[in-house]
Order: sequence, then C-alpha cells, then structure tokens
Amino acid sequence: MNALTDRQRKILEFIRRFAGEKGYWPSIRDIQLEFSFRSTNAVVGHLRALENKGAIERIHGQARTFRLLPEAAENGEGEVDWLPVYGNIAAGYPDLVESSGAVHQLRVDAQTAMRARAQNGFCLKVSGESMRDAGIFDGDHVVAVVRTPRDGEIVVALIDGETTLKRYIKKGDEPPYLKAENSDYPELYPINELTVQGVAVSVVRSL
Amino acid sequence: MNALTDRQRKILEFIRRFAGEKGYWPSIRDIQLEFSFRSTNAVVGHLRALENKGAIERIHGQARTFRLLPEAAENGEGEVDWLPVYGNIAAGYPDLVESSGAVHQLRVDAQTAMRARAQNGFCLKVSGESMRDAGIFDGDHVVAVVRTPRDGEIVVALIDGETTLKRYIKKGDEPPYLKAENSDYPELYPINELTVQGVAVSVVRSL
DNA sequence: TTTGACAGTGCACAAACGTTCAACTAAACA
DNA sequence: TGTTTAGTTGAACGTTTGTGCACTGTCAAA
Repeated sequence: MNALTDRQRKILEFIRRFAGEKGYWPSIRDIQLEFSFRSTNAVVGHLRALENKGAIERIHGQARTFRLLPEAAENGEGEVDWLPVYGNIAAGYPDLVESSGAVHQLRVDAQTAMRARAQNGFCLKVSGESMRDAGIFDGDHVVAVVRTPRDGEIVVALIDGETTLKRYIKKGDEPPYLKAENSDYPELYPINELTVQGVAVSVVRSL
Repeated sequence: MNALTDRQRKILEFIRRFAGEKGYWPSIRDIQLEFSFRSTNAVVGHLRALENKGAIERIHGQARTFRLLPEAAENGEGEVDWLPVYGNIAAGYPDLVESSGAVHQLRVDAQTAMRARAQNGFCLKVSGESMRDAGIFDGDHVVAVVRTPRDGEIVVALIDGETTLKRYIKKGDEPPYLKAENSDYPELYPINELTVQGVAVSVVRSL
C-alpha cells in the first residue's frame, strides 16, 4: 500500500525540495519541467499514485495546494531544512534575503528556519566557550534577531573578528556592558567598543 | 516607507495565518472571501501596497506564490505563526496535518510553518533531565524526524506517557536498547517495551 | 500470449487565478 | 475648496493550471 516506486519517490522528493527552497508548492508544470516530461499528464499520473498511496494530499482543482502526509517522510534521509550560516559579519548585518557571505549551511528544523526568516534573523556558528555556563558550547549554532537588546538578553557580539555570545547588562542609567558566562573567564566588555549584531533567540545544536 | 496601514496589516496577518493552518498560500480569492470583498481588486490593491512596502513578494502571474519578507515580522509584536508542539504522542506518530493532540503552539512564521510541513519533522517539548549530560535540558524543544534510528543517535521515546530523549544503542547483533545520559540516573531501557517516535536531529532552546 | 501495473505522449478544455481599466467613497489636509 | 491617499466596487480579459481522454511503450507475472 505504501511502497512507492523509484520514480514516485523522486517526484515526492522534488516536491519537498521545491517547497523547501522556494517557500511555495510547485505547480504540475513545474514538476513537468524538472523531469523534462513532454506531457503534464506524466506528472498527473504520479501525483495520483502518490495520493492513492497516502503520501500526499491535494485540493482538487486548486493550484499549488499540496500536503505531505507523515508517512511520506519515512523514505529518504533526514529531510530537514538548511539555513545559511554566517561566520564573520564585520561590516553591517547579514542580509538574509540574498544569502551572500554564507559560510556554510546548517541543518535545522523547519521551525527554526522559519522563525529566522520571519523575524529578520540570521544564524551563526558560535566560537569560544564564553557562554558555557549558560549551556551554549563552542560549535553550537545560534539564531539571532536584529533588534536592540534588553537587559539580561544574550547578544551576538563581534570581538576581534570573532562572533561570540555575551549577556547584555543594562541597569538603570548606567552604561551597558557585556558579560561572559564562564567561571574561568569572568570577562567584562564595555559596550561601545564592539558591535552588537543581534539578540540571540535560540540555540541550535545539531545532533 | 514601511508603515503598514491597519487594513494592510490585517491582510498580511491573514495570509500568514492561512498558510500556517492550511500549509499552502491563499489565492487572491481566498483573501477576498475572508474579508467579504465584492471585488478581487480590493485584494490586489492591498497586495500591491504590501509589495511596495517590502512586506511580501510574489511571482507575477503565478498562483499562490507568496514570500514573506523579513521586515514583515518586525512590525507589531510577534507577528508570527504557530506550529503545533506535541506533548504526549501515545498512539502513533504525530499527525502534522490535523493538529490533534497539540499541547501548545510554538511561535513561528508562516514561511517556516510551510517548510515544517514540507519536511516531515515534528517538534516536541522535552520533559525530564535524562539527557542533561548531553546538553539537553527540561523544557528544550527538539526537532525530530520520523525514520528508523541508527546506533548512537538520540531518539524521541515515549515512556510512561512522557516524551523523553534517550540514546539509541545497537551493537552488532545484540538487541538494541536505550540509554539515558544523566549521571544521576543511569537508566537503561529495553527497546521493545516502549515506542520510539523519531530521531532527534536538533535541539532548540529558546532564550 | 495475454494481462496488468507502470511510465509517458499529445491534445484539448474548463476552471482557477492573477491582472487591468474605469469609476466611486470617505477621510485627511491645506 | 480642491487635492491627495486609502479603500472599495464592477466587469472583463488572459494566463496559469489542473484535469480528462485516447493512445503508445515496456516489462514482468499469469
């Protein structure tokens, strides 16, 4: 009942990839183009098969209205999303729309990816152990959002060309400063010497 | 330049909500219906305004091809969508399509929600400290993928109605078992007593 | 040889859908 | 008072897009 043929699996995978990259579902002709079919009907046949086998759902007669059903995920490797990761963001803020300067891609769940895209966020690989005591380790990835920080939030700071995390402290009228969270290095940074790139909203550690 | 009017914001919010719930973008007539416009042109006007203000992007002439641009999330409080988070998944696998059993909702943008549906991942809130030594704490969110686990991977397991994480161990021909990573509780679970729901691919901790 | 599942071609049609033109209302403003 | 801007209506047009029908080819099982 659920055994997809090779061809069907490839089509399903394309649909998934297309939606992941573009952010909307492919039309039948989009699929036709990808596989160089000379007829849209080749696609229709496969889609019908996928529907019968419970891999997808569609709204009859309406354009680009797919739904992937859970079983559909069983084949294939961990089909998750990729988010661009930035290494050094020296000048300004990373531009998420055009992914220039991306160092490599990080596998994240769709949820985090979307969250990042929704809030003008970006993703960074953490260097250093300065936030070890807060459960953030070297090599972890951090999703950050561009906005002004509030007291106690963890911010993405650029120090000596390396992106590290620090806690942002601002008490009353005193000038704000940055604080590391590692008992080995009780560092303190005055805030105007460096650039705060964004506010960390979540930590992602790939397993 | 970026100040949306009340009406425009409501339209934008509807688009986001529609995509989040249905899993695909609304057509112009879907929007028309929601707001009881007597003409599709009312929608077109607003969409054009949203495009000009940089809130959305569309592919000209193609159906249901939206893209939410980063700035769109900046206005208002969290103008984002909600992704179902599953607490207890007793019977089978969580069904992403009908969000039955969702314990609460996690804030995500519509774009991401769509992506979540495209891949077959699901999101869970972690209960318990059994993986503390692996850097996964109570309350963290885990993104998991439905597939068969491999040795050494961290899996989502259902034990006593609670979703916890365990490391999946399978050496050679020996029967597989699950192992907690917390020095306080060196637990060991035979694998056939419980249900493995999926393989964890990443940990997300909201800050 | 026949049957049937699977894959694909070619064509045409109708519904879904985005788009445009022209005109109207109401509030804000100078 | 006239002008601008946001919001809306109405009807029509043309493209995108899903769908149906008829037909061809392959390959393996009966």
